[in-house]
Amino acid sequence: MNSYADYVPVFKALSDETRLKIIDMLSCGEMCACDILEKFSISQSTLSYHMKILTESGLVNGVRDGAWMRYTLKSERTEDAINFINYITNEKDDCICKQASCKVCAEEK
Amino acid sequence: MNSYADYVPVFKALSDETRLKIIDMLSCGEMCACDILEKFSISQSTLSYHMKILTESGLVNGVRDGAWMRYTLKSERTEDAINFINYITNEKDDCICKQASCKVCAEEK
DNA sequence: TCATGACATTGACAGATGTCGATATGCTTG
DNA sequence: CAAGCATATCGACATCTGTCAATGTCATGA
Repeated sequence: MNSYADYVPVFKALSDETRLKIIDMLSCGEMCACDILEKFSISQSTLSYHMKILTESGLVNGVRDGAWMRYTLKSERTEDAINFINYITNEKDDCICKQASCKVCAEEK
Repeated sequence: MNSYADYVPVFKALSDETRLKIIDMLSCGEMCACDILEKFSISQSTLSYHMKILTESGLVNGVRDGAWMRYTLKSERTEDAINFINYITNEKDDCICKQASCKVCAEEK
């Protein structure tokens, strides 16, 4: 996880109200798809779609348990996202705008 | 800022590699649109589109200074986004899954 | 005031996204 | 093995997104 593009899928996953609610639900612990589905007025196929987005982003982990899928949050990844926001929004020595190719900084100096 | 939907535009704004780079650039301080444009190989109208997404999300502040637009990061909003991620990804007493309507929790209890 | 530079808006378009019903897959249990 | 439940995938569709060239608006300076 070191390029901007690596985080785009994470923020895309966070860019939907339904998925934000699913993440919130998982904060209390493991849940299976059918339990999550009960809380929403969406179709089963739509939920499956959202769970795919969430697991592919790395924010959520899904493991099969017999006929069920058990989902949990991956806290390493959520913390990673937070660290990334912190990183890009705070001044740093190796900032993109301080590179040799940056005319802007050269002028400022 | 207290509903899930309030944060959707913030994460949408973060869901694009170009915009992530623009935010990173602004971390060192104020920049005007023409300076930002120099760093990318996109058209001026596309940059204008991205700056609109960023300012409407509240992550970036844009003020007109004569013919220029001067952009800065709004750290309250970026911190707000971080707090929100932290909030939804960590267990809490008033969790959505602990509400009376939640069958899942009732069963667990 | 008129030409120019900085930025915004518009219209067009290809591709991505979110949704559903229908169908497929896979597990469990009788 | 057959039926049934849990989940995934598919096809269709409307809407949203990111991009550009062209054009509009607004401020500056000769």
